[in-house]
Amino acid sequence: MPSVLRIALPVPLPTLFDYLPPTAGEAAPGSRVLVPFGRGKAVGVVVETDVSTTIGSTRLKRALRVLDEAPLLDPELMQTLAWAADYWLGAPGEAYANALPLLLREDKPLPETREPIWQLTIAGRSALDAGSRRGGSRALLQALSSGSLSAAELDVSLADWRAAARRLIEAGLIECDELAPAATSGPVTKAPALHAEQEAAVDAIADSFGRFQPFLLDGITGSGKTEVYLALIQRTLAAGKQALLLVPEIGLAPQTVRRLRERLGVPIEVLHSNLAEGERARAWLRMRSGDAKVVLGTRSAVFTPLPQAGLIIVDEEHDGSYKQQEGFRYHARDLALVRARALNVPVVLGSATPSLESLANVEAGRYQALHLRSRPSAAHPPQVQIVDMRAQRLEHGLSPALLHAVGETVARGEQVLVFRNRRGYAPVLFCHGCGWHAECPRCEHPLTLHAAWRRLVCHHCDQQSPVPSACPVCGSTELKPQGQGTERLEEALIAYFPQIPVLRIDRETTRRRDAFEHLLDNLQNDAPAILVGTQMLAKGHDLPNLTLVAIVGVDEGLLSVDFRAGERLAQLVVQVAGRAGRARKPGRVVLQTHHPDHPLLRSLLAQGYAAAAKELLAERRQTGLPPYGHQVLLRCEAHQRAMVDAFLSEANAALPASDTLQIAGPMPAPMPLRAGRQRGQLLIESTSRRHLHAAMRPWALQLAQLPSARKVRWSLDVDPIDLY
DNA sequence: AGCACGCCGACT
DNA sequence: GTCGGCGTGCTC
Repeated sequence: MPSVLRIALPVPLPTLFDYLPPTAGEAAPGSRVLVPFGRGKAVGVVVETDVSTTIGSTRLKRALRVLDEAPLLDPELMQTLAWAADYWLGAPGEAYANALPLLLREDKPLPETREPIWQLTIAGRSALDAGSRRGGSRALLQALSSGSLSAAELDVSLADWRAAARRLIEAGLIECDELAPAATSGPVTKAPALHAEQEAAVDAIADSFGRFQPFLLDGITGSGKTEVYLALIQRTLAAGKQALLLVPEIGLAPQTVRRLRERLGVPIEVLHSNLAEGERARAWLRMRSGDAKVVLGTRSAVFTPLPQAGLIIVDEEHDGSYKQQEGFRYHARDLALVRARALNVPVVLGSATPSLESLANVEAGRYQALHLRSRPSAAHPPQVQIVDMRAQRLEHGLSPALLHAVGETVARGEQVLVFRNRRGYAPVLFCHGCGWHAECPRCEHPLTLHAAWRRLVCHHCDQQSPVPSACPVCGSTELKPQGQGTERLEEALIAYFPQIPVLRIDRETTRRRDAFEHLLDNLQNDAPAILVGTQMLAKGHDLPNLTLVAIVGVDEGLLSVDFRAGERLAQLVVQVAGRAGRARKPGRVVLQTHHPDHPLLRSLLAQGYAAAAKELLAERRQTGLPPYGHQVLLRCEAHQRAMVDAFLSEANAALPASDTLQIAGPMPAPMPLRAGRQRGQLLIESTSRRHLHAAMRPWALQLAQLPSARKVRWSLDVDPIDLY
């Protein structure tokens, strides 16, 4: 029996593939190889060598070439990826594909890791002095006037510099050079003194350097979690080790990167989805080589190699964006824990509103909790006032009490944030004549009216249609927008406060990259202003003169069927409320609701997040829901309902009989129709993770074999975070 | 997922 | 007569 390689290939199949080793070069586990696959070629990762294969010698092909002299993925990553594919029931090949930047999944030599830098030529300097260029080119010349800058630095300061760089290189006004990464470090700003709680947290975590220990850093907004991270990263660097800092998608603002660079004085590698592929690959490789010591990134950065690992931090660990919602459905926070264990390093989960999962882990003694309860920067925690909306009929959804508070605040020269979790003008367009409302034909959900675009938009499938001038059923022209979105609130606030600038911040107004930054930059000067916006406003960005937060319409979260809705609502309210009074001025929160007596709101507002979370956890324990029970969700969609039903019932029949598994369904998904597709699901629950996984592994393989599986789109979601 | 093969409609 | 629709099947 010749030695055979087992290789992961980037296809969504539940198998690895066996190949004969290439004629030259050593293919060790973790190395990339080019192999013939189907009619073409593919780049795969060697998972195992010298395996005994069941593939017949006529089908067994020979790998063409080893791409790496030394394995690109180290044993720790290989082990973690194998574990992850198994745990989340993913295709092994997809786990490996997720771990490698796109550029490293191609049959190309590794990119140069030295960072390109741009600088002015002599001609460029005279052009700058002469002021001969305009717009982006001029801005770039100016940015380079005091010295050369790297791509990463330019990304921070200039939005659209690449186009300008191309023009200027062509004109011979700037040139591109390459520099070793260590040379890109800038000036270091001094750290502020830590207060006692921060100090205690840093000491506790630093005491665990060199061994696995999870920490939950539970710190209210404004309590200075970031300073704790910075101090810990500094200590990690001092020990010659590497640090990984994960942030939610929305949290990776240029502001964050700048702050880290300035404070740590070492290059910070940044990994997020908007980054050019070359940059991603370079950052990844620099961490792998140990040239770079700190990486800051979103979900997929959890796969960065850490040969000198010292510390892993997951900021805002409760954030849903850590869970990948398609393809390989891993959870970056959970994977961070697994890696920390394998690497023997402490892992810090930070949040002002910890997930119930993490709180349960503290309760079980698996995580050590550290609390930051004081707000060094603020005199008092914000005062919360509930406005009872029952019996109030308001055209624009803003109560007199709320408007009064807004008026008072801006009159004092301070800023206001009005939070509404709905984009657009109104979530429903309703006919006064007959009760008809505009509905998306592909989703059977109400269409949102966007007044500025004069369109009806489906927020589930993005389909747009013109606004009808008359009701298609009764012909009435009395079509009324019902409910309030951010656009309508903006309009109302402009009408009420014409002399105050009103800034709307949601997906529409922040379409352009960096638009968010630009909008908020205008507010840094502390002039009175009113911000209206969605989720996006819930985190980041210190606005020291923001003293009032008005929360309008979070009632949907109180009524939802999703068992996690309460947790999410509590987190959202606390995160948004935390925007108020971050500097010396006291903050105030006004919450409008039709359910002022709802127990969740009551405990949240009277006793805070910790108490509310405790009650939610007690409920979960009683009902056997996560984190006390474990779930796997089989989702399915197809154009015809019959196909969905057929697949799900076959899948259901294929489940092993077991009294440790509870099955719910097959049933329609909470949204039974979306973008024209019929959707259904089957939920498998168990109090025993072990039993659940033991049953799911063979089942997942069986599902792929079902004839009905080929007529639908299906996926398995382990630990789903929502049931949509 | 890609990619090709394969058998039925509107075009040069 | 062919270009092309996407159903079906395979990838070591």
